[in-house]
Amino acid sequence: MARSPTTADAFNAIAESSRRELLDVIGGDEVTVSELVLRSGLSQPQVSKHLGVLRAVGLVLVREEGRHRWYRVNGPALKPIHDWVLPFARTWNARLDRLDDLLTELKTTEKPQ
Amino acid sequence: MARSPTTADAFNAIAESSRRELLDVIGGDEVTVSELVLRSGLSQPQVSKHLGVLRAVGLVLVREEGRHRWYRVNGPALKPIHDWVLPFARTWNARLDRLDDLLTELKTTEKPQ
DNA sequence: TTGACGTATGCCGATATTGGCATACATTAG
DNA sequence: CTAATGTATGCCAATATCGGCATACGTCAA
Repeated sequence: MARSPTTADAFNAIAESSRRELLDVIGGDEVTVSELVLRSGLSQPQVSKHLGVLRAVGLVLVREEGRHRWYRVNGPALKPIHDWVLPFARTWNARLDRLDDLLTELKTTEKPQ
Repeated sequence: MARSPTTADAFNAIAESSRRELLDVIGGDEVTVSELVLRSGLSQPQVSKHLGVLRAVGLVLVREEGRHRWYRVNGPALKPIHDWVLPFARTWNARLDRLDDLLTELKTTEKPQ
């Protein structure tokens, strides 16, 4: 047997720092591959391959426009990771213990738009 | 070049689901290896090897007692992961946008022990 | 049509992993 | 002392990765 494929899930996909970096660079924007090559310093094939992995696990979404590909981060795909870490986060950040209460409270307090 | 070693950092270490499971099983307790073997269903050598990886990245701490090894989770070692995901979490959970304000507010409100 | 541009793929070598089984090591029981 | 218990390691085979370089493909410009 071997290690799980990087395309197995979000956990494996983000194990590679280059891919986390790409997600960081994309951020909340919609970016083109060549733009990512410039901003990341990685080679073009490298960027395309990493994007392929991120695409495979749904961490990025693409919009095709002519010969360009506009990539953007698909946040919710990271939810499993956030959900998995949260319980442990409570152990080092006591204030997170109150998070649930706070969110509930906030939900009640805030005005719907 | 090859994939980063699993012992490179917490991100790589938790990419393997068996290791996440072990961390979940340990939870907030202090558990013995044989205890983990029973609760996880993994073979003893497998558990020991995975624990070795988790130890290498500081995700677990051990206390030696005779021929027993008591393992416990070292929460803070997961902080880099939590920190990395948080910004993205805000994109799918709008309420997290207010988290900082809330924490600050709570900090002011709560009484020191 | 021909060529330039933007992306994705293919092939390669080097490397590290995972589970299984056997086994070594240290500690405690008889 | 000898055996049993609790853990860690070693070796193996199968697999998948990552970067580099070349190259294929589709689209738009002259």
